[in-house]
Amino acid sequence: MEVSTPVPAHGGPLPAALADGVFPAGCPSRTVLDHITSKWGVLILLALSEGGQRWSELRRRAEGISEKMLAQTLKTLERDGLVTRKAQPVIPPRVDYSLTNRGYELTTLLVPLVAWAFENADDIINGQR
Amino acid sequence: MEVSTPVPAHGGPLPAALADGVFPAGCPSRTVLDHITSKWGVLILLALSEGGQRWSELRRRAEGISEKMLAQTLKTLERDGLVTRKAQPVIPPRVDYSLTNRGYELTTLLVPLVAWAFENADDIINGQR
DNA sequence: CCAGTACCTTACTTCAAGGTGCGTACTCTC
DNA sequence: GAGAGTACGCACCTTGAAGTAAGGTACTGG
Repeated sequence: MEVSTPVPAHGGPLPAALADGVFPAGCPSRTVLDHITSKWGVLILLALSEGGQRWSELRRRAEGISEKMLAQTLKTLERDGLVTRKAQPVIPPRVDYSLTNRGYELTTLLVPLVAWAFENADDIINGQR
Repeated sequence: MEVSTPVPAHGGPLPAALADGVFPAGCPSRTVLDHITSKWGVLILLALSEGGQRWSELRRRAEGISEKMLAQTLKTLERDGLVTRKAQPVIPPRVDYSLTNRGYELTTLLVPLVAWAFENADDIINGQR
């Protein structure tokens, strides 16, 4: 059924450093990967991929997130240069979050992955084969 | 700089259920997403995207993983129908792991993401605008 | 006969991710 | 004048994911 040969399965665009095989333990890419594949990170990026939104809107989209986690996740993504925060000093506080160019680039790759997970989720969980 | 309008930023293939905005809290896709975006899950899938490999090989590629985590991760991915396990009853035990069709499909989407993370990692960590 | 390899399993422990709840400063509505 | 909405910050506490350590088997090589 499946190939068992150690031949690259596809002409994938693996960077050279990865094609070596090992994924270095202490390297920055591990950290970045942890940020963008974190439980809430994915959902926030996904939500923002549909356009800039404010705090309360994001809370609703990422169903189940706590205020603490929302704040923390947004801060991490902001530090990573993936989202922009725009606070207006108006009477009821209003803050808008949106993707940076880099963040947008990322969601281009992230969205198909989530879409795939969404479509295959039922089949996977109801464990057949 | 960035759009702040709530208009979909790209003609992305968001499934209808996601375009609604909210990502249901208890739905299976959350679970699947957690599996494939888990710390070690990504690395194992990535390693296997280059072809079937055995236990000890995987240990080396996913630098820093413990035997316990390797076993656990592989078991989860197997249950999810993403990897196949082939044990040969030979004298020194030999077990080969490879991707299923579904797993292969997934890595097609996963590899570009990891590659992106790898390329942008330095810029992101050295935090500039 | 002791060491080593390959592939795990189980038990104990740690640590950080995440949850809960409270406070704030102001305004708008009932 | 009581309550609710907005966008947080802070502190405590729980839980589960992951690390550590050890054991087990079925051999082979020195």
